Amino acid sequence: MTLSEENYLKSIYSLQREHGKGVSTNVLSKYLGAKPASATEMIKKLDEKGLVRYQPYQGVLLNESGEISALKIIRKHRLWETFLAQKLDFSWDEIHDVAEQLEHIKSDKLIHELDRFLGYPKHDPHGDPIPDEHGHVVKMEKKRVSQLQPGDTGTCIGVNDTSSSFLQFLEQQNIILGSVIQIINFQDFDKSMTVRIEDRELILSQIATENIYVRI
Amino acid sequence: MTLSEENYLKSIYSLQREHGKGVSTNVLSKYLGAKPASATEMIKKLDEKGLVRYQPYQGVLLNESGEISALKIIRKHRLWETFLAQKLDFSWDEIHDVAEQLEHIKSDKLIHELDRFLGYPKHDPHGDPIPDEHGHVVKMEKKRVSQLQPGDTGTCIGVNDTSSSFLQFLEQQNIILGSVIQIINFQDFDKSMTVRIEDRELILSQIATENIYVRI
DNA sequence: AATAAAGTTTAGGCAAACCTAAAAAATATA
DNA sequence: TATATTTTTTAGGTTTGCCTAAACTTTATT
Ligand SMILES: [Mn+2]
Ligand SMILES: [Mn+2]
Ligand SMILES: [Mn+2]
Ligand SMILES: [Mn+2]
Repeated sequence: MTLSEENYLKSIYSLQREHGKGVSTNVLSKYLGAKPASATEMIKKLDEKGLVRYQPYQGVLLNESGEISALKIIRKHRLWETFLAQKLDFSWDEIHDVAEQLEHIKSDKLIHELDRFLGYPKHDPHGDPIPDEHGHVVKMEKKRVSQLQPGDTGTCIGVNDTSSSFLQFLEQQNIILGSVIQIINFQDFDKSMTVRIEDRELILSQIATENIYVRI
Repeated sequence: MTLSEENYLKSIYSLQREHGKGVSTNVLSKYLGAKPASATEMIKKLDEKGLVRYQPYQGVLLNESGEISALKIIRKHRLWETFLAQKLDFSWDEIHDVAEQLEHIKSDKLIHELDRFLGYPKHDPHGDPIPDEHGHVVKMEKKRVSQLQPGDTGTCIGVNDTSSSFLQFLEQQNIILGSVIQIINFQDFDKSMTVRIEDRELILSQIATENIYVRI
């Protein structure tokens, strides 16, 4: 499988989870920073290879083997992110871009040994679960901070937006995985929330509260 | 710089060190497993980019900036090999192929942090020196076992042939970096040598003695 | 010196992964 | 329903890195 095919599979996987139904070439190409015509071409190739189901104008869906392939790449991505954060002192927002490259290295032994070296981690530094070698993922019940009520308390277990700017913001505010967040109150006019984190109170915008996941 | 350009630069560097003068397209293409016509094409491109000096029918030579680029890739290759051997329990002969992929990952921070994580190693697992971040390499005076006389003693500091089969042979014979090798005698008819390694005596063929480096 | 052999370059193609522009299909609007 | 808009596909190019076959240059042999 080529680097490009791998990136397409991974993208289709994410977008399928996010939107439910078939992924359109428009959405897919935008996600990958390419043009719709390029997505159509690649989708046809993946369909011929038996990795996706594609019908013109109906979008694309991963099938069994495509999903397994996608999860193997995601496994590698998340293990490398864990390595970069735990062993090489990369910060939350720096790991993703390098992992985008490392996830394409081809060596079963490498990924197996890396997993062992890291102590068989279950989650990456953003709180996302790491699939096992067969592509099995454990689901977590998680809520967005925006879904909590004043008085509720949750533990930060991940983020939705993984952009550098958002992760840097969280870093500045000292919000990390494991941070305990208590809702103090909710402003109706802009849907922002006042929350207590450790012993500090701060105001989080709606966009922020929608992008932080917590376990209750 | 593309993956292919990087591989060509690295190959030209090695072949230039090995043979002295300009590297012919024939030698270069064979080394890379490609056809001479492909080497000619790439060499022209590298020349236009100012990384090599090339004159038709006269072979190719790295210039200043080409050599620095080559050494940076070699630095990454050797740091990754060290990582694989020291941290991930890869054996002597398994590291090279994976490092061939990892050396092309683009991130200054990654290689800097990896260096720190490994404790700023000076040599890779095959005994080859690791260039510093500016592309500076320390030379070692080393001899081939074949250059020693009966009675001489040397410490194994590296190998010339890094093929899997040779490294596996060394592993079987328990010859590793740091092994002390004493020459017992020399057979004139086939240029093989009887040597003592630790408390064992064994016979090494001419090919073997020419591919093991020692410090005296 | 003439010819043969070996090495090197040029010419013309091919596959992968992109692109733009035009055509076609699906969806929304009047 | 007819028309306009949006989405998607198709057609035709481009770039990178590879190839084969033919032409050309250099080196070796007679
Ligand atoms: Mn990531
Ligand atoms: Mn990727
Ligand atoms: Mn190597
Ligand atoms: Mn390489």
